[in-house]
Amino acid sequence: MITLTERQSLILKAIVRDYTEGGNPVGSKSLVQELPMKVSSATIRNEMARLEDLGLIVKTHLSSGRIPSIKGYRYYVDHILKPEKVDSKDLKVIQHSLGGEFHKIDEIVAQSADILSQLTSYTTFTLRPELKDSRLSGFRLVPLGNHQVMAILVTNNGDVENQTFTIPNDLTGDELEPVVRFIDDQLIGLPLQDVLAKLQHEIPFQLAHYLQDPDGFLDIFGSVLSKAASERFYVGGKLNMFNYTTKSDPKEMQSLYSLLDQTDNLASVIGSPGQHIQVRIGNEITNDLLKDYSLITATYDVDQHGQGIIALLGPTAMPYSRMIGLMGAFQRELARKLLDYYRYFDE
Amino acid sequence: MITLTERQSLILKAIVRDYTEGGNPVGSKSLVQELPMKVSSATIRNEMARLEDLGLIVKTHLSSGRIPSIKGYRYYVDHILKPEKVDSKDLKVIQHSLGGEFHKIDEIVAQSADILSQLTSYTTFTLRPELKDSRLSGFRLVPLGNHQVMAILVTNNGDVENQTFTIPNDLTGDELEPVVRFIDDQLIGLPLQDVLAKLQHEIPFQLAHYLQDPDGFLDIFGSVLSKAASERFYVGGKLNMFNYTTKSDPKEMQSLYSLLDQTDNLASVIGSPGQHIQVRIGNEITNDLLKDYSLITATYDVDQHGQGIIALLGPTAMPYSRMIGLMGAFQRELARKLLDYYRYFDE
DNA sequence: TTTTAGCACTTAACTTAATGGAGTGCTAAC
DNA sequence: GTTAGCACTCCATTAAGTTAAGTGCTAAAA
Repeated sequence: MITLTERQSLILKAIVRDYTEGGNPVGSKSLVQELPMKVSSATIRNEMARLEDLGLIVKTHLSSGRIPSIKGYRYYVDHILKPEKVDSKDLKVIQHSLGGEFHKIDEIVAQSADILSQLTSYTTFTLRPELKDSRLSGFRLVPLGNHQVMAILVTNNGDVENQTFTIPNDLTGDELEPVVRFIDDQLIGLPLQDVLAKLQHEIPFQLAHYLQDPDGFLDIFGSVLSKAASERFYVGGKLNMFNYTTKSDPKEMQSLYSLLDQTDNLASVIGSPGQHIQVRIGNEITNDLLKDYSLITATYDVDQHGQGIIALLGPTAMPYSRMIGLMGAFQRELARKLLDYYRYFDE
Repeated sequence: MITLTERQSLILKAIVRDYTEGGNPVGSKSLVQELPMKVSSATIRNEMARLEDLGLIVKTHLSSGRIPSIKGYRYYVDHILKPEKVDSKDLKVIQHSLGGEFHKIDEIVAQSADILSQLTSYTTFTLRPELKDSRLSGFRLVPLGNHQVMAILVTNNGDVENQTFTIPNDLTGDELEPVVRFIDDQLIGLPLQDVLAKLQHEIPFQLAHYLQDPDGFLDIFGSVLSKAASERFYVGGKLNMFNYTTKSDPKEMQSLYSLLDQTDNLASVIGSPGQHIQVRIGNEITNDLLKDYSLITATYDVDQHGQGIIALLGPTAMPYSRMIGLMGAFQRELARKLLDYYRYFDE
C-alpha cells in the first residue's frame, strides 16, 4: 500500500491536472510555478523521481516531462480526487432534458445516453433498469387485415414491445381469441424469464390443445418475448470518439467503432458495476481495444424496479473530478425521473 | 463534344483501370506494357498530352503520372465503360439475402442497404418505394392497461406504424370506439398526404363532436401519421467509409459521418434519380463534403406502388463497370422481391 | 506526318545531418 | 533536506542531399 507525503500528493495532483488539461508531459519547471509551496525545481525533481520509483508517473522518453501512469491515475482517483460538485448549468441541462414527456422507458434511457454524451463530449452507454423481475402483464393479438397481425406484449413495468407478422391466411379476432386466452390464463403474472424457459417445453404441448398448427404462433410469441426480455445498451456520442481518440490508424478506429456498434459486446465490457461510481483506467478494462481509454460506470437504482447502468468512455486523461461529479448527479436525476415514470404503473 | 480516337480511348480506359486498381498515378512506361498496340512510351506521352489538353486526365504535380479528372471519369462512364455482367456469386448473395421472410417493407429495404454495402465495401443508401400514393386503410387504438394506449396505423400498402402513449386516465375500448369510428368513416381510403393536410383544419373541429378534449388524441394520431408518411433513408456500411476515405483529418471525417447519420440531409444529396442508373462524380454531387467521392443512384420500380431509390457512395476511383452492373442486378432483384411482397396486399 | 530515341528537367518521397529546446540526473555546496 | 549548476538525453524541426518515376522537347528515323 502506497502512502504519499502531503507534498508528493500535491505534485501528483498537479501533474494529473496539467496533463489532463494541456495534454503535454509535465516538467519540474512548470510545476514549480503553480505549486503552493516555494521550493526549487531541483526539489520537485527529487520528489518526481520518487513518484516514478513508485510507478505513479512515467516519462515518455529518457529526458521528457512526466505523465501519470495507469497506477498514478488510479492513486489519484482513489486517494486524491474529490468529486466536483456538479455545475449548476449542467444540472439544469440534465433536468430540462429529462423533464419532457416520454412514452417509453427506453426513450428516457436512450435520451439519457445522448444528454450525458453532450455534457461530457465523450461516448456514453446506458442500460435500462434490469428486466429480471419483469413479469408478463398483458398480451394482445390485433388483426390488421391483409394477412397481418400485430402481437403486443406488456410487462408489469409498463414496457410495451410489439411486432407485426404476415400470416398465410387472414384471421379474425375470434380465431385468435383462444390463444390470447390461453396466455392470459397460463402465463400472465409470470416473470419473462420463466415464460422464456417454458416456451421451450410446456407451452408447445399446451398450445396444441388450442391450435392445430401452433408453430407459427410460437414463432410470433417467442420473437416478441425475447425482444422484451433482451437487454440493450444505448450508445450516445459515438462520433465524439473522433475527438478523444489517440488512434490515427483508420483500421483501429473501425474496430473500435464496431465495438460500440454491436451492443451485445458492451455487456461484457461494462460488466455489472457496484452501487457506487466505478472508474476503470486503461488496461483495467477487460478489452484490449479500450486499453488506452477510461471507463466510468455506475448503476442507478429505481427501487423495486431494479437497477440500470450508465457508463462513460473517454481518454485516460480526463477530468475525473468533474466527470465523477456529473455521473453522480445524473445517477440521481435519472433515478428520480424513472421513479416518477413508474409511479403510473404502481398501485 | 469531345471525340477520341480509338487509341486515345484505350489509353484513357487503361489509365482509369490502373488508377482504380492501384491507386497510383499512371505513367507512360507502365502503360506501354499493357496496351495492345506496340508503340513507344514517347508516343503514349504525346497522346497523354492531348488527353490532358482535353481535360480528361491531370497530373498531380508537374512531373508525375496522370490520374483521371472528374471530366475523364465522366467521359469514361459515358462513352467507354460497358456495364459488367453481374458476378454470379454476387447475384446468389443478393437473391439469398432477399429470399428470407420479412415482416415489413422497411425491413427489406433496410436489409438491402446492408447487402449492397457488403457486396461493394462502400456506403449505401436505400429508400422505400415512395409513399405519395399511400392511403390510410386502418386505424386502431388498443388499450393496454396502466394508462397506456397503442395507436396503430395501417396503409393500403401493408405498412404498419405504431406508437404507445401514456394517458392521464385509463380508457376502455368502448370509450375509444367513437374516435376510431370517426376515422373509419371519414378518413379511411384517403391518401396519407391528404389526411395530414386535413389534420390542420377540418379534423380538429369534427373531432370535437366526438370527444370533449380532442387535443391529446390529435397529438397521438398526428404523431403516428407523420411517422408513417415520412421518408427515411436507410444507410448501410457507414463504417466502410473508413476504407475509402482520403481524409485523415478526424474533423472532416466527423462531419462526413454526421452527414450520413442525419438521414434528412440525404434526400437533398441524393435527389430524385431518373429511371436508369446515374453516376455523379466528385463535384457533380451537390454537397461540398462529398466532392471527393462518387455517387451512383438508381430507382427501382414496383409498379403501382411507386419507385424507391438505391444509392452507393464510394471513392471517385471506383470500379464503375462492376458497380453499375451490380446496381442493375440489385435494382431488378429488389423490385421483384417487393412485388412478391406486395402481392399479399393486392386483390 | 507520325513515331521514336535521347536527354534535360521536375517533383515527391525518402534519408541524413544539424540545431534548439525542454527536461532530466547527479554532484557539491548551502 | 534543499538548491544551484552542469553535463547529458531525446524529440521536434529544419535543411540539405539523393533517388526514382515521370515529363516535355528536339531531332532523327520511318
